This record gives sequence, structure tokens and C-alpha cells, in this order.
Amino acid sequence: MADIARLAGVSTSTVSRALNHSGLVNQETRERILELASSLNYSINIGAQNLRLQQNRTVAAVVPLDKSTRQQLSDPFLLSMLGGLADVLSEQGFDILVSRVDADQVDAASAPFDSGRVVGVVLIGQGRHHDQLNRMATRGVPVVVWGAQLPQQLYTTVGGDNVAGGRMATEHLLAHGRRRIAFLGDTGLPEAALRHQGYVEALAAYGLAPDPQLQVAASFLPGSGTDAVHELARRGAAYDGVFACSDLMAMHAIHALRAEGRAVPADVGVVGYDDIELAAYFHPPLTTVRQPRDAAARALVAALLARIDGQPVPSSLLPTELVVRASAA
Amino acid sequence: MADIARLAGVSTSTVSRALNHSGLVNQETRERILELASSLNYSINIGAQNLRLQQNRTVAAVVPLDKSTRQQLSDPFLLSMLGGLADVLSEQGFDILVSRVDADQVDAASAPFDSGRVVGVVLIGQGRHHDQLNRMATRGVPVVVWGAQLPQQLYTTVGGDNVAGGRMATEHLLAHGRRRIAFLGDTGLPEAALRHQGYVEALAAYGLAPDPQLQVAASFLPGSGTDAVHELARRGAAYDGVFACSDLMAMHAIHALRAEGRAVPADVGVVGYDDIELAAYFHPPLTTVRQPRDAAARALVAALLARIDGQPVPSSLLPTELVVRASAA
DNA sequence: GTGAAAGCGCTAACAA
DNA sequence: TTGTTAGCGCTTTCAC
Repeated sequence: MADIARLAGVSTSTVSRALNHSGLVNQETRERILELASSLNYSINIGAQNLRLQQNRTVAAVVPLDKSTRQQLSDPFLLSMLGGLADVLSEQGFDILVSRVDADQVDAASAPFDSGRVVGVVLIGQGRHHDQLNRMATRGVPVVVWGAQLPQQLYTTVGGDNVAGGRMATEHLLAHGRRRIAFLGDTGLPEAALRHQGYVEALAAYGLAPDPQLQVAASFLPGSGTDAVHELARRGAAYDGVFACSDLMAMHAIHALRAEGRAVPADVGVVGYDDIELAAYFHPPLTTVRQPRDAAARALVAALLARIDGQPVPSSLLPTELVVRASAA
Repeated sequence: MADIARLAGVSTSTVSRALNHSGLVNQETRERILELASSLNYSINIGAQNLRLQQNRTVAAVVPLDKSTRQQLSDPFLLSMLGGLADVLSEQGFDILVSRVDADQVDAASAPFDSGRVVGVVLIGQGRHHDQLNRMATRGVPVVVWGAQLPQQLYTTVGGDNVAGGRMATEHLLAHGRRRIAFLGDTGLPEAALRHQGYVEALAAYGLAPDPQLQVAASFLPGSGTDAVHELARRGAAYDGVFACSDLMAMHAIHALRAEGRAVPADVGVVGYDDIELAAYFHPPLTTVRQPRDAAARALVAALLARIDGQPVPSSLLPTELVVRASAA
């Protein structure tokens, strides 16, 4: 900036004003400065500007990753959520800093906030971090989480209607004559727990009680769908339906079922969750519960900005929708 | 920091030294300061520190996106590359700023560098941006690109061996008796062009010439695989093999073939590219060319750091590998 | 072992 | 319309 000032024969103040399109600069001077700046590929140093202005237009998107398994974040839905967030935040003029933290040290998610790097944090995946998240919120870290609303929650969540999702998925299987429906998902995770609740409700409406033998605590890691089907086989469980808590899991399960010689949907009906892009092209095309990804990204950003603004923001529940294709009919 | 200094009864200089583990601080003073800092959840303001130190440990990962189609980056392989980069960069103590730019304004990719936000740029996807990338490199922007090496290239690329990949895929189909092999990919893109070259070479080794009727300029966008199969049908082209330039495309193509009543691999053998996570669980399990994602992420980061260091960095070619499953046998 | 002072690149009173 | 000056939060000589 000093260089430009020198070359333009003005002070840095004038350059600053010109670059910020302040009206208080002579038309001609302004043009000279702008031309100079663009010919030098000069851009205002954002770090210095932020320091001076005490502002910041960067948000952290944090994905917890399971370091025990050194598992990359690989769930396509969560990954695409990251993409959706990036889009929405760009639109709003925010930059997005992506960081990955150990699932058991989610506190670390606030580091970029504490050090003034970002103005807020979006956590993609609530996991088992309720307490840590509450602690962060208490410390005043503006944090918004993709996940389920929990009692005594001090942070804001945005999530799909998991109970309804679980209910619709199960109802669909029941409506197609399935009576022994396996539930694949880790109810230790709030979202899966709620989907399970929907599952139980749907069963109850048919006068059925959930059979513990049919419940497998499959994680969201790839491969878990396969493992779950093996586990059911090991238990000798009889089932004609599967409700999986993610499409990835459902696809793996279908693959494993096929390996067992069981046809989908003829022998076993399968319903997934998320409606990832590939779901429609899988074989058989996957019946699944759609989560509103774009709306979610929008809601997460809106909530975060409001939080940053100091407003209390209620958690929100986005509608989910059953997409009927062929895997359960 | 001033607060801590006051509370500890020392000057900010001392606080700074203590926080930076400078040996020149009294043991006891240091401890008092550190305790104070952690009890206040204080972290050094990185912006100010960077300004003062003239340093920066942030790298931009830029994904070009096709604004004409408003298409999100959705290719699972590229998305997972982003994940791999995030891992490697974290390991090295770098933060990662993700931005999306219009495919036709890739110049904008250097904005975070010009404004001092990042020390370098990794571009995930070379596309048709050769000239713009050369221009960026000429301006001195440290930029490293996932893509193919091109003549007169001033920037550094890291890429898989596309020619070998194309050759192996095609050879595999040929070895299984396929003679009319469709090529699905846009040869306007450097990587697809090289894969096509491998395809042609493999055909030539069998004394076959490529049939233009069998070449469809399918993009990397989702749905293009489906479109390509429709296009082949429209042309009335006869084929018994398909080499698709991405797994996503291959999966879509298989779906479309099935809709046409053609079995894979019985009627048509299909080979994909990338070896995304789902490839093994697709039906039929996808035979594909594996791209070394983790090695690629590592190489990209190493190249970028060397570039930032001012060293000239040669482009590199990573080995690809044919993963034989069931879709082409 | 510690503090005072200067300066990283920028902006905004305030003065001219 | 422009320049001077101070200061954002930090580190680091230099002096004590």
C-alpha cells in the first residue's frame, strides 16, 4: 500500500480510501490508484485490515473424525454438507476454514475461534459430544451443530426430523408386508436414537414390539453396513426388512445381503437414510429418507450468523421426506 | 494479552515470551502466566501474530465449480481428495481455507493469496484452465494443481498416470473379449484426453482403430453417465464394453444400461476410474482404475511447500492400478 | 529476567 | 479533497 501511495504521489490514507471506494477521493486520483493497484496485482492485506477493523469474515467448518480408527470423514452426505456450507458461506461473503478434530477432543474445535481466526464454528456432526459442545457454548463460542436437539442443550442445532424419518422408513417397510425389520444404527448417537424412536413408534402402530436381536449398533463408518449384516447372520436372526441409518450403510448392507444370496427387495426390503446422489443409481435404486441438505446448510449459516450477532437462536428441525424407489417395494 | 499482563503484574513482553515458551522467562512467572491464560481461555491472536511475524500457515484449497450448471462439486473422488488434503495439511500444521470459484474465473483462485490470507493454493481439478493457471504461476502465485502435465506448463501438477490408466482399463476389456468399447469422457479435459490416448494405444495393440461413434464427451458431472448411454443408443451404436472416466460416470452408465435391459457384465463390460469407496460395493462390484488419493494429497502438499519455499518443483506422475472386480469380467 | 518502544499493514478521527 | 497521527494485538530488539 505504501508502494502504491508513493507511485501515485499520495498518502496511504488516500490509497486506503480509494481502495475502499470511499466517496471522499478525487475521481481522477481514485482511478489512478485503482489502476496502479490492479496493474501491481495488489490486494488489501486482509489480516491487517481485520486487525485494524476488529472484524473477520471467516467461519470454521469442523468435522470430527474418529482418530481411533484413523477414519477419514467419508460419509458422502456429510461431505456434501460441507460443500453446501461452502456455497452458502461464499454467497454471504464468508471464507471457510476447514478443520478436522479428533472426535474425543471436540473442544479443540474452538481453537480457531479462540485465536481470532474465525467468528464462529459450524460443527458437522454432533456425535457424542453433547457435553463438550455445551461447554463451548458456555464459554461464549458461537457454535452451531448439524445434529439433533437434546435436553439441556446450550448450543444451537439444525437437524432433520429424525423421528419422522425413522417412522416413515419403517412404515414403508411395514406397508410392504415386512414384519421382521432390522435397525442398523448406533443409538448412542442422538440422531440414530431418534430414528430408532421413530422405528419403534411405527412398529407399535402395527402392534409390534422391537426385537433387540434385530438391532445392530452399526456406526457411520464405511463397512459398518457389511459388518451389521454379518452380525445378524451370526445371531441367526430372521428378518425381511432393514432400516439403515445412512445410505452408505444401506448400500453396504445390500452388498452383504447379496453375498449371502438374499435378494433385495425380494427377500429383504432395505430403506436407507440421507438420499445421497448415488442412491438413485444404485442397484436396486435405494428407497431412502431424504435430508434437506441445501436447506440445512442455509439454516446452519443463518443460525450461526444470528449467534454471532449475539441473538439466542432456537434449534431447528427440518422436514424429512421418504423417497420411494425400488429397494423396499 | 494486556489483560493477562495486568493480572500477572508483568508487561506484555513477558506474557508474549511466556506464551511462546521462550527460555528467558522466570520459571515461576511463566507458570503463573500460562495458568492465567488457560483459565481465561486465552489464545494468541493469530492474525496479529501473523502480521507481526510476517508469516502465515494457511493454504487455500480451491475447487472450480461450473456455474453455468450451478453444479456443486459432487464428484466423490475430488471431494475425498479435499479430505486427504485436509489431513495432510493439518499434520503439517497448516490450516486450510476452502473456496469455490467459477470454472470460468479460475483467476479468482489467487485472491486469497493476493490478499495475504494464504501462502499458497492447491487447485483440485485442472479442467480447461491451463492458460489461467499459467498466468497465475507467472505472477508468482505458488499454485499446485491436481491434474495432468501439459506442454508449456509453468505451474506444478500432480496427477495419476492417465495414459497407463486408460490403457489398462481398455486392455482389460479387450482381454475379456470386448471389441466394441465405448469411451465416456470429455477429451477437452487434459486428464480425459490422456486416458483416451491410453485407450487408443490399447486398441491399436489389438489391431483395432477407435470408432468415433463410440466416443461420448461425457462430463464429470453427475448424470453424464446416464446421458452418455442414451446418446450411444440414439446413435444406434453397437458396443460390448464401456470405459468411463470416473466411477460416478460408470455407475450411472450401468444404471442406464440396466434400464435398457442390458446386463453388466454379461452384455456390456464396464470399467470405471478412481476407485471411490463405493466402487467395491456397487452391483456389480466395479472394476476400475485406482488413483492413489493419499499419495496424491501428500505429493500435492509437498510440492506446494517446496514452491512456497521458492524451489522449482517438477510435476509428478503417480502410478495407477487396475482393480479387477466384477463389472467387466 | 524484565520492560519500553517500535513497527507489521491497515483505517479513521482529526486537522488542514 | 488530502495528510497526519494513533492504534488494532502482537513480537523483538535494545536497554536496564
